[in-house]
Amino acid sequence: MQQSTLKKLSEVLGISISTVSRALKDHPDISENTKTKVKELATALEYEPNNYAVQLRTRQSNLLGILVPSIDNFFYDSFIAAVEEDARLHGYSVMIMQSRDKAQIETANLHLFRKNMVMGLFASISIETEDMTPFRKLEEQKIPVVFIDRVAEVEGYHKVCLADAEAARIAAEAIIEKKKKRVLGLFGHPHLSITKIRCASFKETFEKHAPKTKLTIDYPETINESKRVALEILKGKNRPDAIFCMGDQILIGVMYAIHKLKLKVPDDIGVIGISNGLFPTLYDPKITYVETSGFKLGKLAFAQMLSCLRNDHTPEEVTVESLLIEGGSL
Amino acid sequence: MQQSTLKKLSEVLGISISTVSRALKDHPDISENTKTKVKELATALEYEPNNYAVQLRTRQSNLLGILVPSIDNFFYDSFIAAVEEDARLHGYSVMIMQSRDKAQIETANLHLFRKNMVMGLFASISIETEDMTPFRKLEEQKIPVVFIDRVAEVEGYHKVCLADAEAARIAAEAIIEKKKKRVLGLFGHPHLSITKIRCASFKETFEKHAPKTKLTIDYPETINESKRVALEILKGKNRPDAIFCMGDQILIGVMYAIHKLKLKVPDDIGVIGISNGLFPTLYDPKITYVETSGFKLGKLAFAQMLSCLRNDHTPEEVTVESLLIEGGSL
DNA sequence: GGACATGCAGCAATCGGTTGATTAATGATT
DNA sequence: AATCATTAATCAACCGATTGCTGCATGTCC
Repeated sequence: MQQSTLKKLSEVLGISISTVSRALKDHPDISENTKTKVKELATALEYEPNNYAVQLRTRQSNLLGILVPSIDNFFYDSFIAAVEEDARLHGYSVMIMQSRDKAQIETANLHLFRKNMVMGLFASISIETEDMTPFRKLEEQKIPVVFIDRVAEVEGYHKVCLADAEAARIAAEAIIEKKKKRVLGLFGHPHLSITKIRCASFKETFEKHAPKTKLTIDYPETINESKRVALEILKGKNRPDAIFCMGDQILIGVMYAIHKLKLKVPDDIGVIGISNGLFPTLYDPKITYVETSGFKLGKLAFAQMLSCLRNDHTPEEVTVESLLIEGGSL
Repeated sequence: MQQSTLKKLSEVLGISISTVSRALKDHPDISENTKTKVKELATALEYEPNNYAVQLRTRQSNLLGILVPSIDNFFYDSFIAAVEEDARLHGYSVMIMQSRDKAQIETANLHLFRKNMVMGLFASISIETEDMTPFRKLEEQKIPVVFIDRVAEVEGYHKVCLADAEAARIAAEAIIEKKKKRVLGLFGHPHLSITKIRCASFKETFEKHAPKTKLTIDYPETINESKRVALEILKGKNRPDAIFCMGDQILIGVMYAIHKLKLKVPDDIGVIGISNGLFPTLYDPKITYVETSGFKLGKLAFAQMLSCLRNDHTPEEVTVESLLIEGGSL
């Protein structure tokens, strides 16, 4: 681990450490002559500034944190991919942590982020999160937090969300357009604001444009629950003629049930979901879905973060627009 | 960002910085009396040692690097989850980077790892990787590298692999037991050692136990290629009666083709794969697969890393055993 | 009472950079 | 020749924690 340091460079060239430091930074005080000499030696010796020393002195870590419930999830994956890409382009490194939907792990991770002095944090809160003080601690230290996707239901934070209401509305409208009469809407954890918003918008759209539709709502939280709920309801009488799935997990469970019961999509039953894009394309016919791009979300969130880092931006809520991708399942 | 520091503590208590530092570390030179006073104040003021200062002084970053081709992949996800869990328990932080299967990004990331002074690295090499010097640079700096899954075909490295040959053999044996006559084997990128090993073992098993089997081999690299290849071959005459899919991507493509052609699994065609576990369970009947657990791999790799970090362990190759999970598709 | 061991705490250098203040050298001005 | 501006490089303090060495009290023993 024989790193070359400013000291080593300065000794070789017989000049002072500070001159070397400034030469490498193109400081106007240093002559062109010296600059080129220093730079040449620096590349020759593969000089790399010691991150920890720089951070200690400047208090600039160039580190951004990402906190998500879990990374084994295509939505967050594409989000992370987008952020990481932009971060690298802007000279930031990224530290990723998972809360696993436990408030306790979330708090521990926030602590680690602080300890590592991230300059900003992207966070999607866990299902359990009720107390926002651990997040506030970051803000107290002037570390901007940009909430994404699953955001806190509190004012005064930077938030970048999917157009949740819009996405649910688009899905509802698509169902209405197909003149479906008995609709099953499956949503995620009822505690999350994202669920509440989508569910409310979904119901509202039906009330407004097709009040006679028979709407059944349920909240399965896992693939298995979704499977069970779907099987139960699809086996019952007055089977729905369309199912809306709020997320991939639910969709997977529903499709399993549909195959199990040997129902034909879309003739026996129409299916529509909200998804990042992979899973709906695995089925035949492909599932019609409202796209919620983690990638776009990441790009937008990063832009938001940059403006936070530059000036003390006022809290703002931004949304990623939704798009209906027709797949033939409705 | 008003962190409390040793200096602040020392000023409050009216003792020197070094005494505070030693008190917090239970150094024998310090009296119990002082120790308790210091510790109380430390917790009261939420003192946290500054990571960067500690690292600068001690050259211990307690950071581990993980380099994988991509994180949007259930196998690597579960691997990362396992490593992260163990790392946290042992007081390490984890820095994750993706090579996106580009040698250039891989090298850039390795550079970042060095810059951040990771104490050890887990790496799954990219498809493009031919030159191992960027990895060697880490080893030169005494940073242990544990290769996982997609390992270098070179001696002298720590490697933790799936039992690739074994997994392919188990799959082949399962196919043979079902007395299938015309088998299509689909493998991944032919450049990777993992592909070569699995393919060789697969063929070998047939030659040994069922030499009369008609074996067709292909190497689709993406979902779409897999879809195309499967459609083409399944539409041809002398349709295979069993398909082996080396990975999830291939399986997804194959299943799409099978549904498209309205073939019945397992009556018209048997399917078996190698997988981490999620995708095979999405279909009905569930796909029979040889389990290759990213989670177990992670646990094993971390253990290996720990022993590397402790003593200068001799290079060693470890494998995760494989397990056949019957799903009804063969 | 003097020599010595022991307990407890402080001094100061160090890790590798950064940066404001300062010095030295050169040339221009009067 | 003395003064001043300009350029180019050095000095030295600093970020926060660690650690070898030193120094001061006490207490003990002969």
